[in-house]
Amino acid sequence: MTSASARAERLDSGDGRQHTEHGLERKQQLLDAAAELFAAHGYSATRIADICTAAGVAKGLFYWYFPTKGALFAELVRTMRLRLRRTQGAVMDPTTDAVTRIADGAEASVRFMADHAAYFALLDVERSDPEVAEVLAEGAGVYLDDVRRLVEEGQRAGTIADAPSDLIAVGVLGAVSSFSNSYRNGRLGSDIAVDELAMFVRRWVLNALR
Amino acid sequence: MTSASARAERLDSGDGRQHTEHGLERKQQLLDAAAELFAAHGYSATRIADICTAAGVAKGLFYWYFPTKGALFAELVRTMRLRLRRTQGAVMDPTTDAVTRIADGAEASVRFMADHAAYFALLDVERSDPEVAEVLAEGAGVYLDDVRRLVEEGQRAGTIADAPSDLIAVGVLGAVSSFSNSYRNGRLGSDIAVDELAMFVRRWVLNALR
DNA sequence: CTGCGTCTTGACCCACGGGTCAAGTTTCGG
DNA sequence: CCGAAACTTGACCCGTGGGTCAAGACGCAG
Repeated sequence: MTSASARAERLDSGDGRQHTEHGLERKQQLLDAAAELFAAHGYSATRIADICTAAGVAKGLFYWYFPTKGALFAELVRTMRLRLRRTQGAVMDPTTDAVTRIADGAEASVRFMADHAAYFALLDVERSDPEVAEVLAEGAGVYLDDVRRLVEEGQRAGTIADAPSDLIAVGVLGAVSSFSNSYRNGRLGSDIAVDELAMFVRRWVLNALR
Repeated sequence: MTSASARAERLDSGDGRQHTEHGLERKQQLLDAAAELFAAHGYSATRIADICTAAGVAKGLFYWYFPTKGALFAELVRTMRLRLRRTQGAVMDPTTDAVTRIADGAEASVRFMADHAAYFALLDVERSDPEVAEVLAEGAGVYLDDVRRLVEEGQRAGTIADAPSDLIAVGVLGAVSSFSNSYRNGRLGSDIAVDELAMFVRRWVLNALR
């Protein structure tokens, strides 16, 4: 253990560094500022100096909290991924059948992505940085596994068509992201409501599964 | 008109500049080299100097043929788009019904994307450059319009479910790109054959339309 | 008060790579 | 052979922006 007499206020954030409560707040300020700037101008167009200016701190301080720009991005992505999964978990009633759970999850995801449009715009905008590419691929894999498991459960119960489960899973995830992306980019005309879209995707997914 | 006595061999490539036949070949060498490098290492990781080295010419020559790096990319994208559309056009028999045409187009697109995987890998890898972002968005719009028109035709004929045509179009395009992307990224396991995938997507699309 | 670790600053460094340029060379028509 | 325009070269320029650093401020425990 690191110094048995560690100060009470000192918090270990997982990586090596020790941050005080104030330090964690500062870190969050940087994350918030970065999220906003990334959303507005994209990842690579946002300079570290910009993030610091927006957060009202000197540039050098950035490196007190993050080793690289990509690390901050990764933290942002992982946090949002956690939130999305929690949201999905909240609506997916484990006592119902797999088909319903998939549809519920898809619908909730569409709503979530519409709510956090600015953030999700980031995800299909930057993979040049290998650090960034990795965390993104990691996310794709997680969701694919989730859905595939559910599909297989449905197939055992006979409620989902018999076809390679990974193909079906890709189809479901692809639908959610395609519709969400198009909605976000305004390719669907601004007149459509989120509710309408979410319901449409639900029906689309249900139709695909049977 | 630009010099009525223009040389016979002088070819106008659309932009202001006049290229000789040899010039066009050289330009193509650069395009080919760039395509290969982009596919291997990504857009931004490929330096102009790399492209020139690969093509066996000095760096300065690049700017004789292209105003910027993004312009070369745009030309690459537009060329490939043209090829894809031609491929689609070849399989979509105008005498058949809209549903069949959509399914044929989707199937052909999946095959085409699998054939040119290295190239298509580029498309979801780089939008930081605004020049790049524009040409990509332009492409998305074109395909969406194409499919939407077909969907509306099918709806008039009563062979496609009655729902907003742009939503259905997004779903179809999303399916094609999702499955193609997953296949390319190896998320579908390397054992699946292109034929298998193409047929699956065809059925998926047909199921979605009815 | 002292010492230590956290926190903060802003000037500085410098590799990188896109883009420029002046000086050629080649080609071809007149 | 002359001139013009296409073509080719490689050294050079320089903005950009990620990352470093030495110095100092702050806060707290002992």
